[in-house]
Amino acid sequence: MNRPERVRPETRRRVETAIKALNYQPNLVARSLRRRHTKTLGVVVADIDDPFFTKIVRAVQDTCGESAYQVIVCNTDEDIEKEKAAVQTLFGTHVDGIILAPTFGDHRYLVNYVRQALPIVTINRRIRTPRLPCVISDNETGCRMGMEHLIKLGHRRIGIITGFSKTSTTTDRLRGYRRVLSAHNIPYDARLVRCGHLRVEGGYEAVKEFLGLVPPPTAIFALNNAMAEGAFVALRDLRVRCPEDVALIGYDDFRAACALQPPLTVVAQPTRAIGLQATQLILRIIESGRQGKRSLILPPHFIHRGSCGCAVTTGVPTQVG
Amino acid sequence: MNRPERVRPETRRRVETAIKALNYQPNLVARSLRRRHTKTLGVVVADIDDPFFTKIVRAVQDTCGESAYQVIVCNTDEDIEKEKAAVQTLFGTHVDGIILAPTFGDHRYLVNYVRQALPIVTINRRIRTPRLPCVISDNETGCRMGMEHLIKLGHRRIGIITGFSKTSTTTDRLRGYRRVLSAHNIPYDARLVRCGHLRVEGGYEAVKEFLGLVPPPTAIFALNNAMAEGAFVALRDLRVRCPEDVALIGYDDFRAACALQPPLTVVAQPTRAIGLQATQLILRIIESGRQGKRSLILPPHFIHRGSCGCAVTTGVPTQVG
DNA sequence: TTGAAAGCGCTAACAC
DNA sequence: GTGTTAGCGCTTTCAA
Repeated sequence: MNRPERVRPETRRRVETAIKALNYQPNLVARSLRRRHTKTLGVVVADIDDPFFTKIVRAVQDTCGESAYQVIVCNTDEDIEKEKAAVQTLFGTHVDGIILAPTFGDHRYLVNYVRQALPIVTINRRIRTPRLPCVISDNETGCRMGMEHLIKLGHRRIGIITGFSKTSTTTDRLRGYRRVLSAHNIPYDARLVRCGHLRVEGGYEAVKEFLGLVPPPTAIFALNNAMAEGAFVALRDLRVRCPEDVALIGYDDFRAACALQPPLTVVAQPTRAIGLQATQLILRIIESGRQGKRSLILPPHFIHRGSCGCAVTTGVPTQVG
Repeated sequence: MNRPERVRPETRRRVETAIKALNYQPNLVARSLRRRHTKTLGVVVADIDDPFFTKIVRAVQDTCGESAYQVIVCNTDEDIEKEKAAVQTLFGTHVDGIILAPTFGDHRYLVNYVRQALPIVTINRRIRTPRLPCVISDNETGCRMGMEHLIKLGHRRIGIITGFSKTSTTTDRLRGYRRVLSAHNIPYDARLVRCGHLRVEGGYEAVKEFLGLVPPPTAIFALNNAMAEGAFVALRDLRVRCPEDVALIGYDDFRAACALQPPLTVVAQPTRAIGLQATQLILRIIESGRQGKRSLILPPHFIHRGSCGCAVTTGVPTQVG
């Protein structure tokens, strides 16, 4: 039945009618037990309610669909213990592989799994130990794009609102920030760097602090969508005009970015491509049986809108996935 | 091992150390085969990239976590064929039950599954055949809340942008719309009802059409978050002041609603409660072995913000789940 | 080309 | 209280 070519056409036809007649559906659980794979993938992200991750998950699902894989999604809420639990449960139920967006924290617990040759691909952030294939976007370049743009518009005091300081995303972007600064002979001022914990409230508070400085920054770069939103609202509440008094750029695009006034300029990560490539990569690892080595670094896009102060786009919102 | 109370303490301890020593992990696939259940749930929604569904899925996942169930999410993109395929695959891989947000279309194919006593609970929309337990919010009341509010503010020409016309959500809300109208002796004008297909672009186009009418409506009610966003942008592009010239209310809350200017007034569905209740309901059905009968209708919340024209809230964004 | 048999890892039932 | 066994439904191997 699983190799129809090796069977006499007539027998084959008989079997097929029998299948129809009995409304036979193979028991996939039994098949999994026997074949020792489940055709399902685990995806572990911080929060499926974050549009950044949601778009990646959607891309993973779409790509899996083509290969008849299922996907199970788990949330970590940036808690390494929840991450451990999720990975454990997932491999416990024998997913064939995991796409993991690592929380900040110590990932050495993963060596157990890689030793057992269980396929894991990371996305969004790199981790040091163990060394795993990963699919991310070029965060240093992304940050440089935003910074260069602001500097070109004349800004020299630029506040930056970061995520958790020990993650590769933050360090890569911060490196971009500092390099652009020094390339333009602008001194680094630690007071212009604030951690917003990737949350709306964090962005809001950071802006309040920035505007208490003398002199305050004339531009702000918020390193994820939630913090950009918080920053945006803070400017409004503080009655600081954007972009006239303070320009604002966000990292990661989101649907409502175009509906804000001014529309939010952002550096967008290629979420669809990340999901797609990560899936293809892990599927290749699973199906070849060999641990992958190669990682992928995808380019970010700069999306000009109004909040940086150089152009105002209107019309039906568009979004880069 | 699965019934530790029936075993001598000493033996038990020996077993436990052996488990540790061998790093034994039970094979859940074999267990599923034997116990004839998989401890996983399927969730079928239109699009996991829609914040409305994402919040529900998140609530389902959280509730499942407490009961050690896993969840597999599938997207239908409002395509009944994709829905059929998803349900088929899901039950094919032996999920123990499915939480289904039905697309619009004919759901009679589901009778096969209910006949096999496979547990299904619907959310968001009711379907006629087969009759299934369902968890929704009170859409007629929700729509009435928005309408009454607008009418109290003096509006008498109110445009409404609907989703797909044959769904229970749309018909329930439209019933609310008409009833409020007639309660206030306002004639029904079919030109003030437009389908926006639940999409940003649909909301945008509907507003453009509304504003071509003479006289145009003085208020608009967009029946989901995406269309509300499109409507909002259209007003801006058309240089119609909101709320002074045209008031706007949306259905379903979303994070950026507070960041818009004016902040968007919405009728919010209790997405967390929907996910939670649907999960508890299906878990009860699965674990009792009896088909559930009861459905749940949860109350919506009205969230006053600026776009209706009566109050402007600012501060750190808040959101009702 | 077809049919028969063994076994994946677990658990439920039953004998000890 | 403990040990043994059969069998969940499939696939793979080997014999006919």
